[in-house]
Amino acid sequence: MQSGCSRALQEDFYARPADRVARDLLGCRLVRRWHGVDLVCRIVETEAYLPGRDAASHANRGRTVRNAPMFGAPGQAYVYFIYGMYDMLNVVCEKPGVPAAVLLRAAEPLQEVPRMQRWRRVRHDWQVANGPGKLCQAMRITRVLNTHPLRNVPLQIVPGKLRHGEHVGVSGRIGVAYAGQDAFLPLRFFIRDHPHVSRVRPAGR
DNA sequence: CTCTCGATGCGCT
DNA sequence: GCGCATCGAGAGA
Repeated sequence: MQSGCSRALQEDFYARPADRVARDLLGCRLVRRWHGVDLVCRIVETEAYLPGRDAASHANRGRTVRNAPMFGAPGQAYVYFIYGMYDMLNVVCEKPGVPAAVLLRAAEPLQEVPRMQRWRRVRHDWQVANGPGKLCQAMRITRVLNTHPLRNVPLQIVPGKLRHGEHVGVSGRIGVAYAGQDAFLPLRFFIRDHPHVSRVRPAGR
């Protein structure tokens, strides 16, 4: 049983360079089935983490227990825990053995918005998922979903497009100053002027 | 508006 | 033991 009317994205979508996937995920929908209800958000901000010498990538020093999903099948979730209290949702890209991923940084809530507002204890819908930690809180995404294939319930990504008049912005990645020059690579993608994009400023502005 | 700081668990050196 | 792909509260301007 699929959520909504369209079918979830399949492996071939993800088995590509992460910066392409990151760009193409803008406008797609994240569908989280939780106790029989579908929480739905539209992706408005992403970041790509590349294989090879990307100093910001968790995989850049080789394979470990934590980053192992990045080396696995494309289209699976890589969910990790950070700062003692937040989960981050990534989608694995490239073919197996090539560690790459896209971090989902922000989304616009579409369905079950009041419920997610309550969970997040916020007043406005733009506060529900305008950051990677907030997105996971709003959609009840934790490490339990690490390695989950995103074509299946209870967490799927369904194709979507930019609306008329929406344009893609590109910038350096956020919160990775430790990566030196790599923080400035144009690997953050977002819908320009969209109210649900995170408010943190990117490296170099 | 801007800036600083504490929370809090765990992966990695 | 250090520092992290964060967030929100609080202080000051």
